[in-house]
Amino acid sequence: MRNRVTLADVAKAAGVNAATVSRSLNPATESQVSKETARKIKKISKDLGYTPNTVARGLRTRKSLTIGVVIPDLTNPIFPPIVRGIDSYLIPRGYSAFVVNTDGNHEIEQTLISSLMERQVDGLIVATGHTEGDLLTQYHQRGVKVVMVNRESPGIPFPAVTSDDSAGISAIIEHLVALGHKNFIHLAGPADSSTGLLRSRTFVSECKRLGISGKVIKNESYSIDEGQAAVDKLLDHGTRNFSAIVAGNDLLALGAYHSLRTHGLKCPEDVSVVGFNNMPFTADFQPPMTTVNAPHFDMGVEAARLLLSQIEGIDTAPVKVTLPVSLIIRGSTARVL
Amino acid sequence: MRNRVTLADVAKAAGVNAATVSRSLNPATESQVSKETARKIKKISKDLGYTPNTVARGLRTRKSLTIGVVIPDLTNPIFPPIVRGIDSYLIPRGYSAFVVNTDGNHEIEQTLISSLMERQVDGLIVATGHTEGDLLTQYHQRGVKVVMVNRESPGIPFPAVTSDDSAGISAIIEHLVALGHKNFIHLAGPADSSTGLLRSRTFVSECKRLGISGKVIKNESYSIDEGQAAVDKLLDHGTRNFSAIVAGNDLLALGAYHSLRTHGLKCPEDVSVVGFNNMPFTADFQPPMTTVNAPHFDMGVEAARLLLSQIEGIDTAPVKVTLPVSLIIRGSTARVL
DNA sequence: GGCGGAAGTGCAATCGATTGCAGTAATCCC
DNA sequence: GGGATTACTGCAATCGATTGCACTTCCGCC
Repeated sequence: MRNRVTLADVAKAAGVNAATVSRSLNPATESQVSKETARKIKKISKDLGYTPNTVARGLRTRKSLTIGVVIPDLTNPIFPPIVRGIDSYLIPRGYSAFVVNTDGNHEIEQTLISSLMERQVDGLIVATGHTEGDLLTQYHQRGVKVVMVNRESPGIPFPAVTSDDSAGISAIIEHLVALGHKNFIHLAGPADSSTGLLRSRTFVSECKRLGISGKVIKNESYSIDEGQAAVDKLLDHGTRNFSAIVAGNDLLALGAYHSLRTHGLKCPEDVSVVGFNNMPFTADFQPPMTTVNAPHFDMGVEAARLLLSQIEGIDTAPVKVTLPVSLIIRGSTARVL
Repeated sequence: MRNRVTLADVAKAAGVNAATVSRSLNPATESQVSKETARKIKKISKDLGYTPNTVARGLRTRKSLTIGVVIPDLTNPIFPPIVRGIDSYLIPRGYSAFVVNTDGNHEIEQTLISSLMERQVDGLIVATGHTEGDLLTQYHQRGVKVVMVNRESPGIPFPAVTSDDSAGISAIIEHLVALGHKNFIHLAGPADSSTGLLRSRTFVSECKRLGISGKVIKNESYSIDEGQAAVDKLLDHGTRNFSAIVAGNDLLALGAYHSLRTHGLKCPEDVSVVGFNNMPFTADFQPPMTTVNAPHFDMGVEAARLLLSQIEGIDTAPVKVTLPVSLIIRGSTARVL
């Protein structure tokens, strides 16, 4: 009942073979058909309201013009801009994306990736952490194209698009040191994510380089609750020998806000807090959050661009693209008293 | 090269016909095959790592197990929860979703819907406004299943899932009146969206019923900038005869925050502000925003449920489902001085 | 012992488009 | 005017799975 008009219908109406219709409607093969016939077929197909069946085409051409996007959780505000960036590159080129959420669960991730493969996606953009020996590597060995975004996969030959996290952390510390801070806490993101690892490593090396005190607190996930719990624990134990908190991302920083508030500490007067990502609404928090802007939309665009160039076989080297970040100074950092 | 193992491969390995393999692997037809054969085929197909080709299956069965989700903009924080709600119902049932963003542009919407139809989606969940005479109605007449979510489509026979906006507005006004407020401004959402319309109508009728003064200001879109501009205009003209702003949604309310701040007015001391939706982070704004919680995740679930029951022909009546809301009182509303 | 029915399996068509190969007709060139 | 191109177009196979129909076997039963 749906989509009743097929190539064969157009062919019959035009008194030609379906092959001719197919060739007329495809710009790449249109030259094989006489101008006159092509013109007539196009008119008839428009009159009949013909629309190609992408599924049937995909079966024959072995290209679905579909890609899979694997993210941890769409409700984390950094992902919508990434997804929209991906879309903005893909859609004008005829591709569509399936977006799936893993909630950080490895098993769910494997299941969803399998289901994407069954749907014959032409490639995958993956924003979740990556551990060894999983399906992704297997699929990649079988020729599936994969690009990582926002996360990196050490030692694995996927292209990856990340923000310049090192530069971001350096800029934060420089800013804080300029304000007179000397004792730092770092709320590190999960150690199995490349961002968490890289940011905390840079934090440590920068502290060492500048000869200042920096303590790292590990967190299981990038969430408000984790950030709050971590700072709660610190303060509940009476630890107060720090004047600045460098959070692994904005959500952890927001958790720090909450904890400071419930402990009667003021930000930035008592403690400065810095986030990472400049996710939406950080400027509307109390206080407005000083953070590092990561170009999420552009990262999505770039990831899509890399994936398509892989798919089209133009570029098969595992390129690493790093996009620049910038420090956004707002109200959560102040000169130390 | 990809997905090399097909039904035929399994059939050959098992020494049977592909049809038998197909029947063995499909629970619905498994009974047509002898227990012994089915067991053997399942083992072999597992050993070979057979995975069905969903595209080929969809071509034959005319069911893609795919649906389209049409939203205005994924970066509006109310949509990710809706999408996740949809997913949570769909995925366990073998469906996947294509999510597309229209940015409120009618032409883009038409193009994207066509492209979804070419991809043979089994149905559509639509969260954008709906004007008459468009593709959606045509497709629906041709048998495409459509469900609206968060928006309603007056006079059009689609099922729809919305939150109880009337009750929400009533609760807001009741709350404000109890605090002594008598002069209201309503920042109405776009008139071509059902939510904008319904909320502003309820606002007007409630004001009339209670005999209080309520002025409606129209906005083109649900955005921070619109809200800010609207209140700017008011204040720049010296209009101050109001003590409370009832915003059409949280973004408009946030815009009001900005405007009040730049005009040196304090919220809630000088003006109370109420949002709508209880989107993420509203509790972290300055001041924490009083708003109405709409169950977006559940709306997504419900929409998906309705769509599948339509697709499976269980329920074809254009049901309207309204989910309850609740007033969340925070710091942006206070007793009038 | 033959007939009816059930159980199990295979054959082949089908979904809708693409494409290699072949065939026909028109054109060119000497 | 005839052989060789060239330009179109059609035929039929193909992608991978599903399914109506037909066929074979094997029982059961009178």
